[in-house]
Amino acid sequence: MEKTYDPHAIEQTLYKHWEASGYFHPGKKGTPYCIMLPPPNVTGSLHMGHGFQNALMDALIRFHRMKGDNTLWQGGVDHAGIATQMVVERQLLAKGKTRRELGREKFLEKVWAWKNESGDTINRQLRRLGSSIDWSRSRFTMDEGLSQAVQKVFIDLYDEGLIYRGHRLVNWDTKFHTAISDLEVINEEEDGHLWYIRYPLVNSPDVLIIATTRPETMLGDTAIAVHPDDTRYQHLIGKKAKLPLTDREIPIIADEYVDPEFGTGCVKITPAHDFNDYEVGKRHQLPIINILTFDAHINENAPEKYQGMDRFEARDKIVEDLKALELIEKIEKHKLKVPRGDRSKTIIEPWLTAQWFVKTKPLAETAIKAVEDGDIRFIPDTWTKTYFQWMYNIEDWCISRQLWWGHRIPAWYDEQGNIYVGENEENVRAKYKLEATLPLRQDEDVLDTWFSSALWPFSTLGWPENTAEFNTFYPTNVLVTGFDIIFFWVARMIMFGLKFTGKIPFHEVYVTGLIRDQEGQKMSKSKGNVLDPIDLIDGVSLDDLLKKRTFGLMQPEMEKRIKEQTCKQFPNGIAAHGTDALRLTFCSLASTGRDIRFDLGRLEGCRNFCNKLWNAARYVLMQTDMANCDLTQTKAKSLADRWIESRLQRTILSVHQHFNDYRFDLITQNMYEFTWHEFCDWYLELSKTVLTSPKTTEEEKNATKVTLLTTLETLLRLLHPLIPFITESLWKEVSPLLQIHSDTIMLEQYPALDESKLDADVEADIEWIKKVVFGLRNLRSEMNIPPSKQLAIYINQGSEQDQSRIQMHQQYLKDLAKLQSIETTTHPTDACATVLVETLEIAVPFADLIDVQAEKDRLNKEIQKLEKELSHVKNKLSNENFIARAPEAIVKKEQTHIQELQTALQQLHEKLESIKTIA
RNA sequence: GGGUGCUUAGCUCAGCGGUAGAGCAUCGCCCUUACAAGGCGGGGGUCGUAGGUUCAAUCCCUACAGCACCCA
Repeated sequence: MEKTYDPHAIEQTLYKHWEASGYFHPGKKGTPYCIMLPPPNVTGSLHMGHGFQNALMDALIRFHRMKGDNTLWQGGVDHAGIATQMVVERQLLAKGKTRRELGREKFLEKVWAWKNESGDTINRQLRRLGSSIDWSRSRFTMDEGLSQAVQKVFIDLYDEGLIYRGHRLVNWDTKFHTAISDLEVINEEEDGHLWYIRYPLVNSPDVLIIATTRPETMLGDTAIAVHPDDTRYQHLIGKKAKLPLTDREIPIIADEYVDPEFGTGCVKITPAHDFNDYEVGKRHQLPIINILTFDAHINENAPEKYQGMDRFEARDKIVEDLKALELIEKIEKHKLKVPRGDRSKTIIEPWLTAQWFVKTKPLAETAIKAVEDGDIRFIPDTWTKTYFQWMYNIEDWCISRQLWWGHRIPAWYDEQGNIYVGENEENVRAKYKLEATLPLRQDEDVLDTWFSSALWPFSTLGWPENTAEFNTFYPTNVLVTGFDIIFFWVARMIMFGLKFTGKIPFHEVYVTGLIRDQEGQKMSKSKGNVLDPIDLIDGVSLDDLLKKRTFGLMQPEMEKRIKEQTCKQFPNGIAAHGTDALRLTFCSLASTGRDIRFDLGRLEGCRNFCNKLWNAARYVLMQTDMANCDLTQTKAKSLADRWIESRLQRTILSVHQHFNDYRFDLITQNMYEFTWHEFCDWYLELSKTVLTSPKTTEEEKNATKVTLLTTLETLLRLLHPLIPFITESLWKEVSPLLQIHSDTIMLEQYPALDESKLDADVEADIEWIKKVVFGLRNLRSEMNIPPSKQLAIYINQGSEQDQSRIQMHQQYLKDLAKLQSIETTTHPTDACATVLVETLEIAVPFADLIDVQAEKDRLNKEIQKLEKELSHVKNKLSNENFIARAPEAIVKKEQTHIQELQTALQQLHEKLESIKTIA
């Protein structure tokens, strides 16, 4: 074994071997356990969120696989409509071509070619993380089978009246020329202006002043609205105003929607270009005048001089014209929420088009009930509220997209625009009894990507076919996902799952936080604060990191700042930490919070942990490798042996508990604490006493060697779900010594609680030893006694148990506290420095190594501390109410405590007196 | 405007009715043959503010402040 842990040397080969050996396939036996991988975008590359969630999912999967469950981790990739089309269009553009020049079929060929070539990046990266996904079952949302599922769902919902085509205001992406759903619109506050415009009244010299953030839309105004109770405008309701720049007259109406406090309290109403105005328009039967083309230019419904102008060019021109007419009252700076497409980043226009919608209310009802009834549980529970809040106010879902890449909508139209929905043209003709000669054309649009994702938990298992996998693994056990897609995905899977399979898609939804950078900022390409999990694993030079972060920036002006930040944060680049350390870090960060700041210090700590484990294993192997241990002879176990076994059992118990409540941070903490601070810090040290002392028998030595091996072997299995590589690697060395001949740790049994190994008395003994050792080490340090100096100590006072423990455990004390001798005496011959362990006095003679003044100071400090505590406890006990009302056990505890404190103080005072006489 | 969280050591975070813990950082001592990616020891917190409930509040309740996110 290498002296230093080198993740790079072990990880890749182990993974290849696991995969090639088929260890990721479900077993034939056991309780089914299944997790669906949230399918990453086919265009995607691994980011920290993937890394994080994969670490957790793989831990769960490996845990259950080792528990003997029939475990399936279903993987696959999402076709990601807009994102993928964008990528391929950009490539075409680089060659000076557009998709329209190419035509639909040719374009789709290009996309498939790209997918086949580059679409596997993310899967390769997931392998680097050690994810034990069953790759043989990997699915793509555009696969034949999944596409059929999508088609069936669409057709069934349409036939049932739950999908309809409607002419409605939708969010229109003016860059990609497609509708998008509400959820794909990001509203962020931006700087803008508020323009105050005068609208002259008809048959009156007066004007009304309205305030707007989008003056260009005035060309589509069909009313002015005021609040019905607004006294300022009562007399104007029902009158008309002249719409400037046009020859139209528009009514002044009253509607509760108007906020009298905002602007002037008068609002222009543009039903075709604003969602609220659209509703107002419907209430008042206002005409709807669309003034924009599909690419956000002014259309023929506007005055001729503005036609053909881009929306923002038109805005400038209109303001200029209004100024010339003296119709601008004022212009104020104003912060407003600007809707942008989450892919295109362009400003979204509400736009009137014909689209396909899912009627969600009826679907939502059962989906709400499933969570209300507890059939589906959110973890942490707070997310239940978020889910309900959205589900209660759910809007119909716009599912058509004006894209080419995706599942084409299975609907046909005749020349009159009648709609026929079916699997294909032939099927449609038969279904609707249409004549063979009737010309039909298929809908050009495709479905929202999330439509197919909503079917993921069952379509990947072969639904609508009645497959063995579907029957075995559906409903799946837990969905691991971020809170950002509860609406996009989780809710929709629940709705469609219940609708089409009659069952929930999963029993639990474990909602993770979102990984952010150390400042708490979301990681994003444009901010230049992205970390690549692979770089954390392999390391990256500052140069390469800078290149990565500044390559292909949308806003090149950010480059300087990004470079500065990066240089400051990572002056030497990032060292290699290995996959296990990264996974352990992710687990340690997975508490219940919603934001997770990624901390490089934590990563280093976790790598050090791996190194610690590595070296502990080296020690165990050095002690046991050459020697022939007799595995059957374990009767002569030492106190330390029994202690570490007991502690291990407690750790196992707690790890199981925390797997059940998805507290990966606590799992990590427990494992860390046990491995480092119990196994390494104490047990390995204690074992040295047994193994090196001439007083211990061969039987005792043998028992300790066996305990070293079995404890380490169990620990490796316990740790394996979180840090698979290092544990496998070490296990391959350790297990043969225990006569375990198996190819992999991943199919071994997960440690389960063995209560017979719990021993509270043994634990108490070691606790006592630790206290004595701590006391002496502390004294040594404060008195500046060199660590190498052997001490002769005296023991005085103390209980009978103390005395017997000293007799029993002297060798441990001598080795761990570096003692030359321990003598029991009621009267130490020399003046001493003293530590108290309960009432036991441990005295170190001054000789020439202790400064009397230092000892006085030390004792005084201790006395002060105890006195402060004493006064506190006294205070408490002098309160009659406390005695009367607090639980008896608490009162008793305090009473005992006060006695202990008083005894200790008395002893300390005596010591202080006795050394005063010396100096 | 409606909603949901968060505020604990220098930093990142656990905890939770009986006067606080971890990792990292920091300080001191140590190259003790598993490990310097280490060992040993130490310092550091009136648990956002103000009230209330309680024998007892960091923890429960109310208000306020600050921060973050979601929906309109």
